[in-house]
Amino acid sequence: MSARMKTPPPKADRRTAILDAAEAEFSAHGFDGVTLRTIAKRAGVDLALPNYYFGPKKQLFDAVFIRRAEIVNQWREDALKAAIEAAKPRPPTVEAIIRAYLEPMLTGPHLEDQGWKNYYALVAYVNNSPGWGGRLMAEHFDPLIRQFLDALRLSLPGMDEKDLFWGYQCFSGALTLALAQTGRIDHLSGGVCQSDDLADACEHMVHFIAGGFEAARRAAPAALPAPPSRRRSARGTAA
Amino acid sequence: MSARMKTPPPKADRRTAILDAAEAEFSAHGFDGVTLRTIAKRAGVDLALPNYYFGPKKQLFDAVFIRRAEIVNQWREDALKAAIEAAKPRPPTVEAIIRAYLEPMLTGPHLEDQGWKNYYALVAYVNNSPGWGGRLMAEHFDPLIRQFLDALRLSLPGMDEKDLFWGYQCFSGALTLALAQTGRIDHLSGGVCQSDDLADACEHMVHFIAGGFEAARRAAPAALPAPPSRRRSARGTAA
DNA sequence: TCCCGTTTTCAACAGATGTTGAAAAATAGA
DNA sequence: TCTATTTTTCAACATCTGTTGAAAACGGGA
Repeated sequence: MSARMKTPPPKADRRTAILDAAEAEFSAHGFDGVTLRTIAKRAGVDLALPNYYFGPKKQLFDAVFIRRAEIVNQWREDALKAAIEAAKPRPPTVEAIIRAYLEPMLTGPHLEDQGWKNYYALVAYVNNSPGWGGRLMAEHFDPLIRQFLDALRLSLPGMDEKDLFWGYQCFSGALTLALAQTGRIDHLSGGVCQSDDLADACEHMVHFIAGGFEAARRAAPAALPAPPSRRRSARGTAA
Repeated sequence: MSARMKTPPPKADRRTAILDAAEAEFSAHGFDGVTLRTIAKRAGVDLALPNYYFGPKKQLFDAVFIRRAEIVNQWREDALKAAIEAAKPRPPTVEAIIRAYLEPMLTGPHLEDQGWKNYYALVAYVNNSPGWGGRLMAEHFDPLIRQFLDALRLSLPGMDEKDLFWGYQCFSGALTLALAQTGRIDHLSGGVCQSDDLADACEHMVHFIAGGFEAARRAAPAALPAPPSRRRSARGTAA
């Protein structure tokens, strides 16, 4: 019996081994559901090493989150610019904008890397975590999101700001649940849909979300005078 | 200095005090981010009491999750039946179905109770948790969801099953993020939208989601022959 | 009053957790 | 080879975790 049972990653740096292991664990069990011992064991390194490289646990989590954020942001920014360029001199269609937002993430050869799928699940986890999760998201994704909102404004002339933001909230929620890959849609659909088939999710989302934005503009609850007969639900909106 | 610093809930049963405290803590920090000591302190009871009433921690979590599930399910089932009845003999509109799905949860006087808001955030947490979260959701919400899917099928004749399920996935994601009340939309919109104003979220979601379903049917990627000119994105769907 | 079942408290357990300091090993430069 | 720096290991710390058993307090019926 040799001292080290698992040979550490051949010669590669252990930093990325730690990041990969932490990414997989955090995305599956959340921040508090993971111990540094689990991460270290998975990475095949000593318990003290994560702390040596990244400092306390929270900073390791941040490092995992940040690592791929800039990459995917660059992809999406390029796609948006390309869509705008391709449609010139008119603004691109809503569908083209949604596509630029989704396709760089959800399609392409990088999805064969399980690390990317883990990362997406992690983003979903962060986006649904109140408080600190919001801060992380805002810091690293808001600038890009605002670019897309600007593009949508041009493609949806006359749309109310409130409708736009609530529409984005729907969009973001749909994307987040897709990124989480919880497997729930598999069970619900009896196998017709598979939550880890992100490309399939993308293709369907594009139509659904684009249609949602256009319908939200059509509804225009504040701009027009409300249509005379509006259906009222069984339970009223107030007592 | 008396022995008990905080007077325990006047005379009410401590069971619900524990459930309320656990609900608030779990919804804010997740299952692993919460300790029984925190819950007990918040409920103003002894550390050993949660275990006495509910057994181990996981069963306490389940009890919190189940407590309000049946209530909200009943609301929504009634609303769906009412919508179907009101539209007879024709199927209700897609918007009416979505409204029946959302309004009982997101509007009404029960939202003045912070406990309900906490519970919704908890549902969002569970729905985004891979593995065990899916099992909990399926066990307690799938029957109702299938009723709504059946209603949607009748209101969207000719819609492909895959489109329907992916559409529901978008819907569920949008709702989940709304329920999470992360405060992100507040920051992003500069205060125009408030994530804890669930009634406002509901009113906007109804139009967005209904439009999404109808657009998803219109797209009909498999059923109809594709319309002659379909925009193609910058990054192809494959390498 | 006593008695008995339920509820509540108390104290402690065995194990796990993040973090750290110091020693040891590896690495690179001269 | 010697030396200085970085990387890795080891062992331990103080604290926190879920859970439990036994004792105490409570409450109502005889």
